[in-house]
Amino acid sequence: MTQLEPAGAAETTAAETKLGRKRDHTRDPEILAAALEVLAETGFDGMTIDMVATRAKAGKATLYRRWPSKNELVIDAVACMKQGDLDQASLPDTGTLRGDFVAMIKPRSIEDGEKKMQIMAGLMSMLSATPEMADAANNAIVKPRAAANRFLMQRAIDRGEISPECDIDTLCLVTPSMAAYRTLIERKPVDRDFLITLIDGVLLPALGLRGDTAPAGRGKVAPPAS
Amino acid sequence: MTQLEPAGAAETTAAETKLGRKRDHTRDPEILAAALEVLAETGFDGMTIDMVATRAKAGKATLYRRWPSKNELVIDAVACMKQGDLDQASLPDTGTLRGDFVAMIKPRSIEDGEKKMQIMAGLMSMLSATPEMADAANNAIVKPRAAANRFLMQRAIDRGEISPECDIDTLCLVTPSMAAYRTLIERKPVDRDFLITLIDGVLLPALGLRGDTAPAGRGKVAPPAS
DNA sequence: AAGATCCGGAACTCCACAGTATCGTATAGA
DNA sequence: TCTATACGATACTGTGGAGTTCCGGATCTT
Repeated sequence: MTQLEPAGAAETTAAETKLGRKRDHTRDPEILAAALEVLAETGFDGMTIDMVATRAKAGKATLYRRWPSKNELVIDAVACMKQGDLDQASLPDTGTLRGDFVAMIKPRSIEDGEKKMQIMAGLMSMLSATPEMADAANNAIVKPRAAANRFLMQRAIDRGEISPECDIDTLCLVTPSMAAYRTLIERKPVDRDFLITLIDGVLLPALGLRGDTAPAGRGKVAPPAS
Repeated sequence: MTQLEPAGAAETTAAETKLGRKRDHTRDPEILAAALEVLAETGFDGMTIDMVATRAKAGKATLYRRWPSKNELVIDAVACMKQGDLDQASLPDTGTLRGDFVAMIKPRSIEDGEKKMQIMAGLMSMLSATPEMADAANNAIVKPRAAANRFLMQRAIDRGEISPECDIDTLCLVTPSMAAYRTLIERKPVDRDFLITLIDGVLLPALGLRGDTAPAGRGKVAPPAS
């Protein structure tokens, strides 16, 4: 991508020899965060470099000293996006799969997801034209959540709660996909009720847990719905 | 939306009295079709009125005589989008739910779906800013397919194949949502294998049909995976 | 201290596109 | 035939944003 000066008689690396004030790299994260905010609010095409610079209290020239173009700035911003608390270590472990899924529903997590979806919507228009952007978005937004779901389900397989025949690679994408549709196209909130509906109406039944013909008790959430 | 001349002393409707060459309304569908093509290829922001006019072999002024702005042209194009063959009358009826789902996988249908997804991607950037566009896209692209799925599942309930407790209102959105994710973000093809995986790995298990612990035979598609 | 480079800020160039106006031509009604 | 309008084509205007350049001031190295 960036081949560095193959020139002949440079003393060291020519990058070592630089004089003057050093670039303040502590500002990079602030600028990238500002870019993500504007991106979520206006979308990629509505977003201007001036907006980002103003929001970050920086000069437009400063941004262009660090990123060669708007495209690269946005790709970097998405790629450097910090995950929520989706590390395996911080995932819940309640003993049952349903308990784990429900424990993942936290206001913090919902809010985080909504913002990520706004960012995804803003990026959507350029995903077709810029595959590297599609990869960055997928890696930063969807994959971590899918991996968390897969981890919980694999653990349920390991302890014998669900069958190892289950297609968890497909099922771990159900929640992210349907939450995206609900946010981006239906424009309805991805709230606790919706997520519980997904867990009890799709995920657990597909894994062979409850949901099947519901013997008697109040095991179901939704009423017969006229 | 369009209030017509409340003027006082018009002979008839004043729209009747018009002289000269009449507008050729047979061209409207061609222009809207051209708009959809360009939209799918370049996205809303990359699309220019000139592109649409050129593609439709029409003058730019002609487009502006019929639609007041680019926004309204696109909204109209999406709203007037013709459905594929998703009428209840033309849906398959094989006697089993799996048979019906599989019978809906046709090259024609897949191709149609891919194009609609491209259109959806192109619209995504303006969905937040223009709710009426979000509704138009939802009604034209996703809802018909969800309705077809719901119809097939309701029929399976009626004939006793699956339990009436199943949350078919949620489940009918699984395929459209996950196909959208696969096309738009993962950029993988929504082919027959993928759709079969959804049917056998998510939908049917969630409805209480097969998929559960697979007694013995080679009922599963994927091997145990290392 | 001196020179080099960074900073935020603002003015600037350049270009693409939405929307308008004008042209010669084609087609409708009177 | 005459007039009014729609047509495709092309030229034009206005605006907005990407990317560049310049400035005075700050910060680093030597």
